[in-house]
Amino acid sequence: MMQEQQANDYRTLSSLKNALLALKCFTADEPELGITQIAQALGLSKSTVHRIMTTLAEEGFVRRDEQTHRYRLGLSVLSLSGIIMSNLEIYREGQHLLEEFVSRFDETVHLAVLEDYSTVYVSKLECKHPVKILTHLGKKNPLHCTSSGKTILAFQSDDMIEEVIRRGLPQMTPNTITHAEELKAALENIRTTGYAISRSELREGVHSVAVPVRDYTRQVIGAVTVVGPASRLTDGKMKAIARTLQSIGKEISNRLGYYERRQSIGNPT
Amino acid sequence: MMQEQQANDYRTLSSLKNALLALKCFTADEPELGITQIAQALGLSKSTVHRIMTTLAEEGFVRRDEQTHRYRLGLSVLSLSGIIMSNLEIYREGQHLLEEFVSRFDETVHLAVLEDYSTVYVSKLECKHPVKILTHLGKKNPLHCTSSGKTILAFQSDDMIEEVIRRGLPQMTPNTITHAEELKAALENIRTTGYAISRSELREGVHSVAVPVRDYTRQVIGAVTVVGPASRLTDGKMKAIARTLQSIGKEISNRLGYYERRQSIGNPT
DNA sequence: GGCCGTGTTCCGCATAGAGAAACGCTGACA
DNA sequence: TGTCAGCGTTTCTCTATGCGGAACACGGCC
Repeated sequence: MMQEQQANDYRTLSSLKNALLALKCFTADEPELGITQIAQALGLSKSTVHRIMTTLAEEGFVRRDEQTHRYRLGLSVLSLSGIIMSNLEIYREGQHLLEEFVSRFDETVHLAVLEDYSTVYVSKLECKHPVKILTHLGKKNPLHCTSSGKTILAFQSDDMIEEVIRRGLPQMTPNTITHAEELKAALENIRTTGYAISRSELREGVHSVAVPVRDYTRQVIGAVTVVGPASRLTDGKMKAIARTLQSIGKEISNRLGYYERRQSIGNPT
Repeated sequence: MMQEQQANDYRTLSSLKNALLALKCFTADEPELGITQIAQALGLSKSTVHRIMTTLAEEGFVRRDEQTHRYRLGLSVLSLSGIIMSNLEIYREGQHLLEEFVSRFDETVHLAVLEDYSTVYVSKLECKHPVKILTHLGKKNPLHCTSSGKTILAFQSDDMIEEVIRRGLPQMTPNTITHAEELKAALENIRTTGYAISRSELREGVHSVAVPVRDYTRQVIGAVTVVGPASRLTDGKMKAIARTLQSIGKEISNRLGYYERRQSIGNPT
């Protein structure tokens, strides 16, 4: 016996945790879920999940479809994310610059930030091309196989880089960097050129370019990244885009309080 | 005695409910909250709120500031709203049309939907003017004093309209419609012209225009609305905008499966 | 240096929430 | 049209869970 639950922290609420995990069951591909489905996913009883969903529905975090009696996310979460966005500095400062970029290049551009050991898109502006890449706001991606991830990682501490390597570099496509040394070389290269590129490293046929964004502490906290089909994002095009992105990245960084040092690279104080 | 709590429904989780209410304490104006602040707002003990926040933080729904030990919303909610948006039909279908509008008129445009007895912004595209109106994604507004609210309400059932009146028409500015008859006349006018206008009815100096959006059931489920300072949104300008909005509204409605009837207004079946 | 005011931890008791199982619906199938 | 399997919902019972009060630790301010 004992508690079968995982290490029953006295400081957390298991019922709340279950509810949050239930919310996380919803994905872009599966936006509508039934009780049983969620119960199985979480290993909980149907009645428990039912109570969770009823409560979530009461507060507008999910919506019960009157026909199918299945659930989808509700508008309360929209409201919360609106609050985040209007207070996330990098978002506020970046938005217009990204809009300008899209109207000039007509390629989809994102703003990504570091969260734990992933990148998270905090802003996305779509191009008008019919060929779309499936990403969305809040989408998490690994650090080692995306241009935004590599850009951010390149400027983190050695400890952080080692930790990422220790956690493993899963192979997503034949192009994914899976060896530590190869990754380190790539990061070194990013530090010198100031931008990162991914050619089908996360998904076959999807290329991307990214540049770092720094805040007033001079730390790299995010990246501006353009993602698109390999057919459009050729090496030449990506280089051209990289130049523009670099000036956008610098502008956003400046607005976040970053000021460029005169010379003296790698000289603290 | 008895339970002091409100009617202790056997089917809801009070701890979860408290957590959801805690999340809702965060607003655009107050994006960073302390334990005590939340505890007071909800009438709960500090220990309870602390446990709630710890759990929320573990799942990334809030973030604990290491310096101040206060909390702000986390990126997990962004992720959820990204999922909603990529699956909310009205959002998907409307986005590009709104972008086009902004690039032509350079005024901020929103997509609003009906939720309970409020409108909720599910999309917002900002203009580049320095004078901004403070709204954000997920922002709720009353039905009787916004152009989007009145547009939507105009096409709801009489029961719904009566219920809105019964719930009261709070005066927000000197211009707010506060009398039932006046509101009904305004709604009638909206039904004939096909668009609604608000001149400082919600906030002094803020004007707006809106048109309805219908889905395949022919019900009005939302509105496209332009919001801006009175100085720019003159009567003449609003009329011009209304015309464009109407074609956008129709286009979105069509994409949601609405097809226009030949003649026969108000003739069901 | 004592004083608020935080956020955090501890603890014991009552109740809120977990699961098993019964219920009622709806849609598939023959 | 009858049967059945699957769903979401409800009920019930028991105990682990999560509640509040109080103690603790920090930190900024007169």
